[in-house]
Amino acid sequence: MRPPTLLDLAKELNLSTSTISRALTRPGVVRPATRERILAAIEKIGFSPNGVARSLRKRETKTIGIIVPDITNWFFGVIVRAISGAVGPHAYMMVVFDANEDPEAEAKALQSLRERQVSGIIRCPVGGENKSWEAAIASGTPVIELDRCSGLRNVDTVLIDDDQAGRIAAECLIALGHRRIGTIAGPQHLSNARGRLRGFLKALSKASITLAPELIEYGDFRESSGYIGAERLMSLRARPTAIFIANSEMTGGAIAAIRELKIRIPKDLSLIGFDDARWARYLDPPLTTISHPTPELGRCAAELLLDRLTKVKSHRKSRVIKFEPELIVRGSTAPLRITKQSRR
Amino acid sequence: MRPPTLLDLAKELNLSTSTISRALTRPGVVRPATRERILAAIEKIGFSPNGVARSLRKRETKTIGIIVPDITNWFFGVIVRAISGAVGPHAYMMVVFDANEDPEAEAKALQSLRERQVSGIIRCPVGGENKSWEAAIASGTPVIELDRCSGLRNVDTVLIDDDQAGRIAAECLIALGHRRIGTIAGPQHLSNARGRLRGFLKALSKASITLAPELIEYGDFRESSGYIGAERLMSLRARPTAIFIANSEMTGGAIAAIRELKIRIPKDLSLIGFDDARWARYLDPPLTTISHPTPELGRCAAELLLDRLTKVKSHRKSRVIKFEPELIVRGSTAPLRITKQSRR
DNA sequence: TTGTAGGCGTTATCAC
DNA sequence: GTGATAACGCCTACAA
Repeated sequence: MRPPTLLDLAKELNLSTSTISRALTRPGVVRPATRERILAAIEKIGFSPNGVARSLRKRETKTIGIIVPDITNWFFGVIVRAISGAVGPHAYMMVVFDANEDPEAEAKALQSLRERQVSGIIRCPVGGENKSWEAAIASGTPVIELDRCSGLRNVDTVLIDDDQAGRIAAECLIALGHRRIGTIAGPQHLSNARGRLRGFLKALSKASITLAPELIEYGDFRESSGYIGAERLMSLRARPTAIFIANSEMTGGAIAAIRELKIRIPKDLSLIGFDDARWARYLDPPLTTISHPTPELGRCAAELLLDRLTKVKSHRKSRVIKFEPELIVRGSTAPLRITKQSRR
Repeated sequence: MRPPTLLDLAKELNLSTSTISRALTRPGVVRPATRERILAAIEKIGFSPNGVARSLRKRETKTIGIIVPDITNWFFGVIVRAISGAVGPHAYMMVVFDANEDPEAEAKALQSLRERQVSGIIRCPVGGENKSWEAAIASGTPVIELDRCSGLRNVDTVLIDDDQAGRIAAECLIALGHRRIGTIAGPQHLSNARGRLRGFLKALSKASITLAPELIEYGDFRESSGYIGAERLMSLRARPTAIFIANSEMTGGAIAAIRELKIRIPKDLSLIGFDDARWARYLDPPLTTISHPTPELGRCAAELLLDRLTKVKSHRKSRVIKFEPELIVRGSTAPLRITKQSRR
């Protein structure tokens, strides 16, 4: 029942535990013959070293913690998979927390991760206190922030150039002749949501377009808020002729609402979404969207972390890596049609 | 740098480590006054117990392992989230492996999980050897299988009634008048793929419809195989007028292919998908699909595991829980139109 | 090349 | 109610 330990093996073989331990960790140091004998016995009785004991002794768990806001969101699924693929070969395992966009849940996750002595943490901040994070970093746990930045110091950060993303979206719609443009922005306590909105507004104002405040809806990055946002935008007296939506979940919700309202895309409304989720291409018309190399983001975060884990802990300056977004033009955007409504 | 330990606290307070430990784990047993003092000190120096040491001593890691075939698949995202939500309140954490539908990767994941002494494992089998799983179970690690079953003994299993699912899909299409019906089945080494196909074929044959072999395409549950499968089905001399597809990823691929071929749904082709992924409702027409209570599946698996973890290890008989699928009729299915092609 | 001894930080079992 | 002591299973000086 209780799995065999080094001591069991040692008795079996009339050797000391140290020799067996060495045979496993530094093969060169033990005589080939004994090594063979040990390996055979291990095979026979099915021994595998107790990782918990090893972690305690070496003060190193070979575990990295990941906190994402919503694992059912395609974006974070891809991120987790990419991180997993990047750290696996280095024998790290991954403990995952789904914070459900809730700062309290994220705080609890951090606490668990610290108690479990994880080697490092990759987080996509959902907001909330920075204090316990500062403590974690001060105590030597490297932290990488991904997709969003909390303002914490001494963390490496992997971001999308969100200002750029917002700008590209706006410029595309402007070029198509749209002037009354709406947006469903993300929650403004998150840096990525702020960036996307900021870039978007900046580009509009550069084109001398001023946005009526009611053309900005603030969602929470969840599907339902996209649905509500779209409903409200489309029930405006002066409806927008184009909308930019700041993430994929809200885009989905908006599409559902727009379908129910029998508004035709792109004839009545042009739409630019965010994140090139797989289903963007299944839509009819397929979705024009702001895309970014999602798996690269995850891989990059993993590599930054591995780097901090491997290298001697010199006080490296913290790095910020930004990935450039790209507009993928598909069928949901079209030149402005002049109608009674849109001319006003 | 090195986090404070019980011993540090003990010196600080002129107490023994035992007392402090007790104050944390069985508050009732220590004098309120000393307890206060301890709590204050803990607060002050920011102590948190070392979970690794605790795990070693208690031989219990409070960690559960989860192996899924593809975390970017909506279905498994929802499963992971549901499990996380169910075990979190019991202070378990979750280590996640993405096996990428690869039996070797799954085997490695199992090995890591065992070395890390996880308390239990929830797996969605991807095929491959059962032997190391038997060893794991024999050594006392409870295992739950989810969505697929490998034939392993002494595991609890949570499934969808796949035969039923296939049957419902077929019956729906038959009732709509379709006779030349195709399917994109999953890989037949997986029990769920087999069940879905079996139920489907059975219902057809019950209606005296025999399926030409070329109307069955075998995919691998990934998007691209759905794309290819649909392409092949639709390039058949005698095209099917309806298709049933055995999971959501392949359904997406198929839809992309069908769009490119300019085949109209449901006018030219009726489609029934599987898994009611969020995007099924975004499509135009929205997707008719076989749905099931996905989060319930995850929660159920978690509860079965918690049950085995909590209860004394009596030799409980292993349980199989099947959830009933449900047909959600939306716009991608329609009565058969009599055309030259479909009459032949 | 191998064995001995000590410790990683916690909890359980005894005494007191 | 509190303290001393001995594990939990492994790794690593150091000694042989």
